[in-house]
Amino acid sequence: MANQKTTPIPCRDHDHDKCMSDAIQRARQICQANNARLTPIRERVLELIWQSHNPLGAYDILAMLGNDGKPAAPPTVYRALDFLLAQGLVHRIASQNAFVGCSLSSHPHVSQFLLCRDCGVAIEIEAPAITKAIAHNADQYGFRIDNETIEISGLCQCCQHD
Amino acid sequence: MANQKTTPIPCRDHDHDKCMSDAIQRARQICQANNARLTPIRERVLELIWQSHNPLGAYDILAMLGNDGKPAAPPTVYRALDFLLAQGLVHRIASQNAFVGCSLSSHPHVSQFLLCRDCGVAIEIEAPAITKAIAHNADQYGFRIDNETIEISGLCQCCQHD
DNA sequence: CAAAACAATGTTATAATGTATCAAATTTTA
DNA sequence: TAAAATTTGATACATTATAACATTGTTTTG
Repeated sequence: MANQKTTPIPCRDHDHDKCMSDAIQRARQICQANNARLTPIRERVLELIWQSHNPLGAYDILAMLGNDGKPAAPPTVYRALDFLLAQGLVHRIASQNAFVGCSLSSHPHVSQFLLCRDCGVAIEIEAPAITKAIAHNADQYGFRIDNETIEISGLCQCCQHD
Repeated sequence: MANQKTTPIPCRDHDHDKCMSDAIQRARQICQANNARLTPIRERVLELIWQSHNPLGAYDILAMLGNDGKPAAPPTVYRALDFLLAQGLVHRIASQNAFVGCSLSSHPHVSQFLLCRDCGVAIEIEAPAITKAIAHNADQYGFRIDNETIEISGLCQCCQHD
């Protein structure tokens, strides 16, 4: 077991242009299905968020929007983010006050991330074992779960130069 | 299995005066052991945090400190909080920008909470199964864990008036 | 199509949370 | 006790987020 191969980090060494355009494509489908309007501003914010796999602060997005043409005000960004969060297209990383594109928007899931403190990458994981362990524990307390914030910070494989 | 009894929520219907004084007592011991100085301000902030099991915002603490005597400035509170966090005496609840007393300060553990969205209670849990599932998953990605933020929000047993 | 209703955006101001910096006071160490 | 280190005070400011209301755009309905 010592030499077991690890799962490659999915958001490293990949065709990010495709990754990003797929995400936008998925977003369009989801919004259409939900009868929600992915307006130009909202789509632009989503694009900006998807420029990398690193969570982006609202004011970073704001500044980037400003570069486009005329400067925007905070509510513009926060409203777009609220929309994208409601549609499950982005996640909020509470420990960083930042936002990152959802890699699993096509199906229901809870928010679970590995966050590298060095390169900043946010790896969205889907770990039924974690979800199950949490559900079991909540059950013991008679606690009814609405929402989960699972943010594991540390060093991703690429950033462990011991 | 349908009628299984749930674990009572430990921070409900308990002698909170004792709960709180125990926490302060524990804090004194830990600080002494760590050769860290639990100064009057720091102890006062810890007391204020322990007035309930609900996470408290830094500015709430600030206002309470102000009621004591002369008003304090934000850095006073944030410095005390930094100290208490470093000593493992309080936890930060990232999803609420708030702070709560640590119920498990006597031994090493990660931060795992059930957070009631109705009454606001923060139930600190210790679930090896969750920790293990997370460790296993991180391993798969070759990710080295530093820190975990596990915040489960929902309704505690007392607040489920279906 | 026109008007009404609704949804989205613009704009201004402000609230809430958190930090940088340097000076003064206190405690510890030598 | 003097020097060094730590803690606290105080001021200013940075960052993150929202309230409120006007305007524009889109959809619905008569």
